Amino acid sequence: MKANILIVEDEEPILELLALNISQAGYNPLRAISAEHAEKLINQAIPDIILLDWMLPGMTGIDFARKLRSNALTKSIPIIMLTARSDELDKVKGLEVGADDYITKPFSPRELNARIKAVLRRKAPELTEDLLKINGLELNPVSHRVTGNNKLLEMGPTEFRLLHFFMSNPERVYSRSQLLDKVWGSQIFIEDRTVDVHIRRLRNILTQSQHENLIQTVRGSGYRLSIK
Amino acid sequence: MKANILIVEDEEPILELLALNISQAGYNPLRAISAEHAEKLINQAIPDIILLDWMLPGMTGIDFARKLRSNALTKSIPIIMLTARSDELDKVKGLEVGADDYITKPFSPRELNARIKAVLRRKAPELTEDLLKINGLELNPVSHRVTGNNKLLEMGPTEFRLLHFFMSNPERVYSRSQLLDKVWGSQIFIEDRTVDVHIRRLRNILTQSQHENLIQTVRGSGYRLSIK
DNA sequence: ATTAAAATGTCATATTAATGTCATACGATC
DNA sequence: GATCGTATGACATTAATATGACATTTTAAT
Repeated sequence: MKANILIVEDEEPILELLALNISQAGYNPLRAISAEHAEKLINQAIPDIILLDWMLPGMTGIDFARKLRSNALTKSIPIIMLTARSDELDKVKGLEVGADDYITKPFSPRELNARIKAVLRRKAPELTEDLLKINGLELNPVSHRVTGNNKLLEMGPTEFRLLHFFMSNPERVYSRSQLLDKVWGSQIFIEDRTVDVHIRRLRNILTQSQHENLIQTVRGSGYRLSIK
Repeated sequence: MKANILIVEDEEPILELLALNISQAGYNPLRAISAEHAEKLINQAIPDIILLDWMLPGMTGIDFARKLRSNALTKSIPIIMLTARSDELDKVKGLEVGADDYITKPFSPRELNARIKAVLRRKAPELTEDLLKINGLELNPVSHRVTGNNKLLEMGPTEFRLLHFFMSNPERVYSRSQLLDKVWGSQIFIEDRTVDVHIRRLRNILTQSQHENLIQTVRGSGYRLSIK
């Protein structure tokens, strides 16, 4: 189930270069040389991500992005904006079209890949089935298993999701509300303090493999997974 | 549970030849003489593999492959492309439609068979006829027999298919819906909870050879076959 | 066709695990 | 040492899974 990535770019060589990178990264590239062309493709099937050049003939990339954002069907497609030089970046950002990310030409395949992956993960956190490893702690989303220094660690569903989230976003502090949003879901009504309890449960389990210090308290802010 | 292989080929003699090979190899061939015809068949039931001639009247094979890939329902059906001459192969590959394999005419039945088997093994191991062994538990798809530590285990058809699927995909969690799709079939309407009952029946049978812990419950997610 | 046996899906109930909350203890910061 | 934020243990409640029974369907045998 490869992700479809629509590239909208009028300069053919760049278009092909992008397509090549994308297919090598394991995604499925769709090519469009204009906004009109892109619209046709979108009507056939909603892509998972749109890579959009901000300068396009006729309708500019900015306008096109706005148009996508105003349509209910397309408004939630993540957009990554391509800008020619880094000094354009601020300008484009200032226009507030609501792109999910920006990338400046020339870009490295690695960077492009990383950004696509990040956007996909943000959109659907469980879409990535990659094995997560940090400091001897391993979480396997496929088998739904966690091991610490090769010792099997058993935990409840909430602790699993919580750890999954932290391991996907290490070295970053999250407030209790953010964690509730990301791990429990945004429409749910639960006390902030409940997060503390699940953190403790998680830490208790991680104690079995001396990983309890991975989950750190940031007084006044929230929690963080960190190896430091 | 034979694999359904959809052949899309406008030249009737070749179509029949392919169908013959395929049914002799123990699969179930479905015939389509055009992309339109193929679509109808696909709408009735998702085939396990599509053998697709890259040159078709009207919509070409390439376009058809793209279309299949852009639709969520069909995007994960493995496609094996048929090309007339080997010099066309690179051309077709360059078009990046995401075929899973390629085969050039004329092809030997042996080669065709091997490629089908390889693709199946990758995408749907439970449709191959390989003998499966895990931890003293053996399932033989050919003789339709299961033994646990050399003791013959008798079970109903559903339990057999369920075990077959799990043994083909070990160390992987499947939700009840996924299991219904994979083991019962996707067009069937059955309660999720029914899966629980069959899991229990299977576990009961596996108790005879102390294999009942192979099938594990993953709370909130589903079930898993695992030796850990 | 008729009957018996086997298999299947569903439901009601039992069992078990997980969850959220609270009261209280603890610890840092000023 | 007062205050604020966090940690912890206990507990009631909720949710998920396991189980046994049963009606119905399918299959095989006669």
